[in-house]
Amino acid sequence: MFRVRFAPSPTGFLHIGGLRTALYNELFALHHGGVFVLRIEDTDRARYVEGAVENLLRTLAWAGVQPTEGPYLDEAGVVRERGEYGPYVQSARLDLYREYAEKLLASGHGYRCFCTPERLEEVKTGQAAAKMPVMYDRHCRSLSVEDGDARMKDGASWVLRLRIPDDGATTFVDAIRGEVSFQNALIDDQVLVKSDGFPTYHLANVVDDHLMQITHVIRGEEWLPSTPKHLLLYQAFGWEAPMFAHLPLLLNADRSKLSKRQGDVAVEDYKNKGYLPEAIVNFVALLGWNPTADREVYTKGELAAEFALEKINKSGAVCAIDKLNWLNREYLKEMSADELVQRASPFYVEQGIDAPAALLEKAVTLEQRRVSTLAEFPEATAFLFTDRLEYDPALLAAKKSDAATAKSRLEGLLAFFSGLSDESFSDAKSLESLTIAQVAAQGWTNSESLWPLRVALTGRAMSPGPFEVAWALGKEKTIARITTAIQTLA
RNA sequence: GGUCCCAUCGUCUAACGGUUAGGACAACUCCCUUUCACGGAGUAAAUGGGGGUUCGAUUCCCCCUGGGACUACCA
Repeated sequence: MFRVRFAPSPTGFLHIGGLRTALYNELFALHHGGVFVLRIEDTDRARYVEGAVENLLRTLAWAGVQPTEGPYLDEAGVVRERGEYGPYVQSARLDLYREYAEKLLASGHGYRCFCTPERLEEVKTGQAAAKMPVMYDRHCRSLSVEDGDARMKDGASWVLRLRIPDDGATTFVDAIRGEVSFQNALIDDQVLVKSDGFPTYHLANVVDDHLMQITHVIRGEEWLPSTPKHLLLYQAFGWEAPMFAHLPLLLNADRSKLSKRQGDVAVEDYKNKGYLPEAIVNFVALLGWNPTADREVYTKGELAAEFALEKINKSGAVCAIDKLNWLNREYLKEMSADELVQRASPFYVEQGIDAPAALLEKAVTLEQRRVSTLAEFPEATAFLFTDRLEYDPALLAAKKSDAATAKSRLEGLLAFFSGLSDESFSDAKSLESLTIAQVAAQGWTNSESLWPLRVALTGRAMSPGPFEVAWALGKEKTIARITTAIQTLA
């Protein structure tokens, strides 16, 4: 049974790269019928952010990424846990890390270091100046446990470091990159327990992955350089190490690691901008991997069916919004009007538009193929929800026409529409053919009549067509707007 | 500086060592058309450089160059 995990630290929001990592873990578990564990890595008290765990869980749930084990939000929004390997929040596992740290100290794989930050700083600057590798000089390595005990009794502050072998190399096979090797002499004696008694990522991570029986560690490439330290830790404990798969990084347009500075990185930002979770999942899934040669739109089930670590790219992928916009449109196009209303409603409410569902349904139908995101709906359809349109008289006349013609055509159309039944407005297509026939019969041109009509109904230079809008407005409002437009031209 | 990773159109990517190097987004052109879109049809656009191996390298090996990550008592 394969077991994988996503182990974010709750620092405030879910990063788009984090979402992809979570998704790949989920896809892997889904593909192999394995277990997908969520674990919260909150061993750094300094970075603790109130509510971050709830926010993380909420965002994951919104994106449709569902861990099978670990913390989750119940219906009341309270954090609960499921699974046999808990607790799944590292701050609740401190005793465990202490226990394993002691084992390391006892076995000699770990040693106490009493070096002060000032001394460490000095060593570092000295090495940098001499163009030497910058790393801990292993000053406290030779200190006996007894000496250490004595200094502890004096109240000296200390950390636990990992004793890295002096020679040899640590080599492993990465599922994505193949064989990777590091000279032990160049690996730093990693701090495992901080002076505040909290474990660092490295210790907690290895202990938890082992205890939770993780078989595959699928994580970002930024962890590749610390993997030998983790491997050495597994060895020190006498444990079997999991398989590692280091995912290519998500990049800014300038190919640096994706950062907040250069655009949106929080999944929540995308949500607020009106992107659909299906589109985002589809989008990030294809950043670094493609199941086939000529297809772009996939459901999660289809992604899971095709998922294979070996097919993941090695190089970083620029996270470019253009394709997301397109994907989002693709999903929007396929959506029913009903569903669209449901999804877009929050964005209307946010803009202070509180309209009956029937009208909202017409509104989203008008713009379904014109907007890229849900957030664009309210602005794009605002003309439907106002009682009084402001007209720019100059806009009412079509390009090669003039105000007098516009006025006369509008008057003609007003008379024509007044003679139509209410039902005539219930179908845009037939209203169109009726009107076009009338325009032709009168010897008018389409542009000199339909442009003013459309502007009269929307007040805009760019908008959906006049008949769709008339359909959405209904006969009464259509007539009212044309009347107002004519007055504007008078 | 050191260690490690990476390298196909602008971007995301496809290509058992044998393809006119394919697709998608974006761009551009044309068609449709009452505006904007949608839709349709096209155009342009890539294997970083140099050595090998091979009958044949995008593909395998080496070097260079370039980019990136890491180099915390953060994860």
